[in-house]
Amino acid sequence: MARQPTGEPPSTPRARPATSIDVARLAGVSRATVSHVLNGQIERFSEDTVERVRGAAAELGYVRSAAGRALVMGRSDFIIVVVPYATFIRLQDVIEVISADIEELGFTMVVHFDVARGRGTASNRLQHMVETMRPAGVVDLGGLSLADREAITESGCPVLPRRLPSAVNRWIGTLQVRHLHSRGHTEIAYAFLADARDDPYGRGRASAVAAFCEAEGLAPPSRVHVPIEPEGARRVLRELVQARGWPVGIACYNDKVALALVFAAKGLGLAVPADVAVVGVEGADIGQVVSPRLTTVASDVADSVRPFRAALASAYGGRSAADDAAPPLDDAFFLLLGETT
Amino acid sequence: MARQPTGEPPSTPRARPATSIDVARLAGVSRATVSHVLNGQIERFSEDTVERVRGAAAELGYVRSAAGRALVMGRSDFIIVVVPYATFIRLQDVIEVISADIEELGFTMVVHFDVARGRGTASNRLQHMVETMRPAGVVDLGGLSLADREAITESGCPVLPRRLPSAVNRWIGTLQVRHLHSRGHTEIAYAFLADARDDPYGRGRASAVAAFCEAEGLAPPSRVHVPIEPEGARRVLRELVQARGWPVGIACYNDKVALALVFAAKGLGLAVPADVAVVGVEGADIGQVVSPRLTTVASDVADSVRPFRAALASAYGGRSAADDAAPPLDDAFFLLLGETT
DNA sequence: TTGTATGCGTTATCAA
DNA sequence: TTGATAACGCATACAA
Repeated sequence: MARQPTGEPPSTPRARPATSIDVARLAGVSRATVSHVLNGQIERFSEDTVERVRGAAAELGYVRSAAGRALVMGRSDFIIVVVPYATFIRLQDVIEVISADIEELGFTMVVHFDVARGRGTASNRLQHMVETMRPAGVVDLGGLSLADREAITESGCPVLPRRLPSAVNRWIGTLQVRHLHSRGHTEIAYAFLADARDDPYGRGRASAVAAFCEAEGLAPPSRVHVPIEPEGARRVLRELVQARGWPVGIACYNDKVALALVFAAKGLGLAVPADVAVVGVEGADIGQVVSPRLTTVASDVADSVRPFRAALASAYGGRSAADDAAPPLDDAFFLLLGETT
Repeated sequence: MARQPTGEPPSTPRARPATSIDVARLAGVSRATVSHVLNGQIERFSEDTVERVRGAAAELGYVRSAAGRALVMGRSDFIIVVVPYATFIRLQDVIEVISADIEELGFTMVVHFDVARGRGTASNRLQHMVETMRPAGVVDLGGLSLADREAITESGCPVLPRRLPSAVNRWIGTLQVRHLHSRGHTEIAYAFLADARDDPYGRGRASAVAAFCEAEGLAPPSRVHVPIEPEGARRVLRELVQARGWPVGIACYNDKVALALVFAAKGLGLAVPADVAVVGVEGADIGQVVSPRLTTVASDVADSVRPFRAALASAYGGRSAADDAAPPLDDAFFLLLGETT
């Protein structure tokens, strides 16, 4: 359990940061005036007053305290972005874009990693965070369960986007299996990453693959868990081929899994793509630089982030909610043809 | 510039979260007693009182408001972990470990991505965050410049670890070039990732490589920037070989760069490792699953995180500062022998 | 052992 | 157009 913060923090040189009362004194006005001016309600004040206040604030390096502000507002200006416990190669790009939007709206982005730490509910850490810091919102990158989302909403904090983002993963899985099917494959498998303990993305994609198979009258896809090391990957592939024969088409959780299987196939003397066809996800540059070049579901970062941007804008920026309703999944993710199917 | 938060947030169902005064009322004590008990100063209260207070708090689902607390304490219970603008494959693992430590100490971890957004100082976003949320500390994963650190410290927030973590990158670069040299290479190059705009890690490693070359009387290393796509990588390698002849030994920023060069060499008809030897960094599983297996500087996450854990413990947990003083770099990073040198 | 009073920095309401 | 003043929720020195 969390203890109270204890021990002495390292020495803290500077004395006391400037407060609004300091600014008020220097500008020769009241604290209320300072607050008003700095919050942009300048129409009601004389040109001169506004200038003096701004000058004083700048001179003192005054910054509004998040604490004081949050206390009186009932909620803070933070927006928590929740990163799921899943492999997330383009994370830094995605964060960069969302961060820019959040700051554009005047909020401060804070990132929370939803590490599934073994036992217990995955995200009571997040729940606690929401309750203590009372953020203006939570942005769900896709790892939150319905229960998680409800708990957070229940404690008075909106979760964005409104819809469960799991549709994205269903779409990705569908793209993969549809492509394999179009290449004539009838024996289908889904390959999870072995070490991911409770991967929310993988589950969604695998079930989409299963749904497609059922709809097309194919046998249910095998589910295998691929470790990213040579022998392990070979073992998994060998077992799969024994069970399903070949050719077999494998939709992989990501490009890493796909590459592991490609090289495992070589090790087993199986031909790619003739005997074993694999399709990854990510369009990671790494998959395109090796040979054979990987067939994969690629995504445009800007496009795939659009639903989040739209949700933010419609929730806080006053834009219409229409953007949120119809995110163009088809543009965001597309099949990148390589040499492994 | 950042605007004021504006627009209506989505509906917020629940009314008002419980405050300490609610708890006090339910327990039949004063607010002060609640505060004392919940802060662990229970020695001075009767068994019965403590029980009642805790029971009431639990019943109401009371959580101390970060805002109120921060306001009166002068600083919040947040600790900001700063992720540098650099490729960071094991990020999620590293975060997980540090997060556990931070929470163990009773603080709340918040992650900040130091995106170098083009123009201007890289991290005035961070500076602003420090000033508004007044965190208990900032954990620097290695991307902060001396000036950044000073600015933060100046505004009253300790930065950990105390020492610049750049020693880690120097050590990594040294491991790489020392290995190449031990293989007989005298023509050395350092390969940056092309797209990284201002990579703090890469700079440190490259300068370590240069220093080694100078110390050993070798020609200064060439510096090349490798894009992760086939033609680009081939072009860079071709130019390098024209300039330095072969065999040439290349210390790469990471495994991705190394792989790009390995396959580029194949495309140019150069032999690996005879003509072109590459050594990566990360020990990324992906490098070990392809063929040829990559030679690389691998790291043990637990070991490489140790300096940060120690710094946290010594700053806030009261443990001795000795741990911080001598982080065992030699254990944390080691050369993983593959087939590319 | 417990309660009272005060202040932290900000915003909002209302009076001037 | 501007300025008092009252919350907001919490922690703590001090009084009881």
